[in-house]
Amino acid sequence: MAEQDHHALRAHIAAAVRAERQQAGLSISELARRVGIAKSTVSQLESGQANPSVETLWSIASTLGIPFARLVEAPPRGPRIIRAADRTPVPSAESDYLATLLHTGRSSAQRDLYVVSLEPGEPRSAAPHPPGSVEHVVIGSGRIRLGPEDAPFILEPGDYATFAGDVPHTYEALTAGAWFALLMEHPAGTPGGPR
Amino acid sequence: MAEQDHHALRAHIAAAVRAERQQAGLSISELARRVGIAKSTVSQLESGQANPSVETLWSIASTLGIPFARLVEAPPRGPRIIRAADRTPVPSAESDYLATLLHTGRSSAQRDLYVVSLEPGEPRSAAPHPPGSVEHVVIGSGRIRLGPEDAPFILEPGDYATFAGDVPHTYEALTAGAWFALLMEHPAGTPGGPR
DNA sequence: CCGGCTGGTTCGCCATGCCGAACACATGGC
DNA sequence: GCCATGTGTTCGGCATGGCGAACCAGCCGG
Repeated sequence: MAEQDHHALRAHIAAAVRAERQQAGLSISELARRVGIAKSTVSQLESGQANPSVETLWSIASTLGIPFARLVEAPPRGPRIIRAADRTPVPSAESDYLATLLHTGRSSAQRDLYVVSLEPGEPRSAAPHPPGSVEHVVIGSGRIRLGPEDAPFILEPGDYATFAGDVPHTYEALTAGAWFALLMEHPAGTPGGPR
Repeated sequence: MAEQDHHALRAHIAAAVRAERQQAGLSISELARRVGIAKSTVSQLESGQANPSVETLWSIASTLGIPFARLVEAPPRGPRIIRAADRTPVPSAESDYLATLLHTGRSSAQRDLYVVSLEPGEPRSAAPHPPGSVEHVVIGSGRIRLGPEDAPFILEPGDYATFAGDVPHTYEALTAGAWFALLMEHPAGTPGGPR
């Protein structure tokens, strides 16, 4: 493998560790303490001067609670295509069983699946996610107004919505005890989270 | 990190490199030649005695033309349950807003997101999906018994479960008006659907 | 002022990852 | 038979990853 590829890999690892560490709100010293390694190791790794062993990097990923690949693999370059699927109910052989296809797709994007609980109060404005981020939402309980800040929609249990996560968007519970399942897709290597 | 975790990681890497190398029809000597490393390095790595550097392993993955993660991380395949009461919320700046990460991943797999509604009756047995299929379920309403046919679990609203979809599995509503959100992952190019 | 804690960087030391060489074995051609 | 080429394993040597220590800076309390 070419030396410049190794150079790029080291730089990516350095940037990814730093980003994930800061996303988790940890200092170099605290991360090192939690992982059980020397803080000088973390420091040198984040400087891009290191070719760490797999075990060291695995330990860091585990402590940060993220997939190992997120620290290592470079973000995909070039245009990314997600096919929009028609919302066609899948016929089933029995009437007590009905499946509705909401979304289908295939990409190398990072995917995070959450349950988000919220109570009535001020609308929650979320900062835009990295470019290319998309959110898919299925309401579990309660009435919830959510979506792009300039045009949110009101959803009820069982409703599905998808919208771009890279523009300002909002979540607001209109009833108590509201929650929804959130599938968040964002480019690999970038931080996630509903925020 | 515990030593046994390192031990398991080394064993996994060793087995994965060997399997992928053989799948590609290469000898240790030929793989080493193509990667540009010593064949003794490959040999020792496949013996499970090595803690390779990231660059070495990255070079091997690149030469084999596979995602790096495949050499390092095994996809979780065993059934997993997170009940609504056991979720660990991600701290947010405001107390009316909690998000729980249930699953995260990245692959080139096809992904289908459904809402599945069902009523009490005979348990619905689903045929195994293509090898590598995984199902993620979040219960929206009702009590539902689902999962691998030999060991299904009973879930309630807000509960999350994941299990392999390439073995016989079942869905059964225990109360009326039950539904759940289903995220189904299966290898690209293969048919999907809850069936 | 001091001491204790935090933060991060740099340095020298030691164990180990990766190297090439040696070795044993197998196969095919002459 | 010999020779050339291939296979995989083991070994000793060297460069480097990870270590702890030293250093510097900042903050807080006595």
